[in-house]
Amino acid sequence: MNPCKEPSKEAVNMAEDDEGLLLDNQVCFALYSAANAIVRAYRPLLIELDLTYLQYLVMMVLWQSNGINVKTLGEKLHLDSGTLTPLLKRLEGKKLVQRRVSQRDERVKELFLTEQGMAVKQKALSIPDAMFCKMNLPAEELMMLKGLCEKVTKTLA
Amino acid sequence: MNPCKEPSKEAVNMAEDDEGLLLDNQVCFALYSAANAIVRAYRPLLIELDLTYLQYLVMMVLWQSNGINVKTLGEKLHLDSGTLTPLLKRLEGKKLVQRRVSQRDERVKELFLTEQGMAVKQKALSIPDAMFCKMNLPAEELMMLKGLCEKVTKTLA
DNA sequence: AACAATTATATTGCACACAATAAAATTGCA
DNA sequence: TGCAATTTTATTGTGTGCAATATAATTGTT
Repeated sequence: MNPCKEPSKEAVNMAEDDEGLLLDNQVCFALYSAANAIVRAYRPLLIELDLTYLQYLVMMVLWQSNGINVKTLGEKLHLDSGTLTPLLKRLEGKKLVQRRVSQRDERVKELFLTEQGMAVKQKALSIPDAMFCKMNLPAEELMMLKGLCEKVTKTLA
Repeated sequence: MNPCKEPSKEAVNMAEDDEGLLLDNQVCFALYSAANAIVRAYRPLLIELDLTYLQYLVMMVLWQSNGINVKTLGEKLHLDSGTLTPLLKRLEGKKLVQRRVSQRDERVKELFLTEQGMAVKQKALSIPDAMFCKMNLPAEELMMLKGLCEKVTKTLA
């Protein structure tokens, strides 16, 4: 990471006396709070699929790349096995996913969609639109938001 | 909420066939992932204060508005008592906060900083700068990110 | 005044997020 | 070849986030 320059007085997280400790000046809190709001907003949309938001994300990854292993899944989602293993167990319990020991390395678990898991994709096709409606932001702003969030994630990785 | 118009083909969350189900097209995932990254990034900074990120947020609110009740705290943080009550109990256990029954309404708990809770603020003064350094984004982008996140939270509320 | 409706907080149960640790498997090195 | 080092996933423990529910207190209505 680049050496960190003296923050300018106009920076939103600056510490001028204790202004940096005001909740309303916290970009991090805004982001954190928005993320919670998003997970909440997905909930009613995902009831029909019987998936939580994170399960939905996992399914999306598998629809795109069936057969990947837990490590790769974790890398794509920036999550570790403490989170993924129980979740995958639950998806397996729902008969949407199968975890198989890899033939070339017995430590590795490969994740495969079941027929049922593949079929759920049809029901999921309407979710992105529905969520787009809920957010009610212009596409340009959404793309900007996406880009900035990706920067944050990459920088803090 | 406004009636939702037909999403344009350029929308990032559009469902053109199954493009809407690609992880990389998900602004919501970008936001969710960035929020996780932020909480992770705060962790080492908050060790010295012996606070988690959410506890730090609560303390910030109380440093700003000592004596508020649980409902108001929840409104400011967009969190409910399921989350706050155990957390406040832990802060009380750490002798940073006291929960007192309100005189005018016995259902209401008012939250007061202890001397120790007030003193922690000094140690916290360096956190915003440190986090700003970590994020390594120009202030303009941070402010834009903050504004967009606030829009999301407000819209989805 | 009596009681229904609402409110504030707490509790219960479940899913997630992650640090620390464990166990087994694989890789790297002498 | 043997063993140390590393890797992959799972487990353990703790804290968070929220829906559903509970309990007590307060407000609203008749």
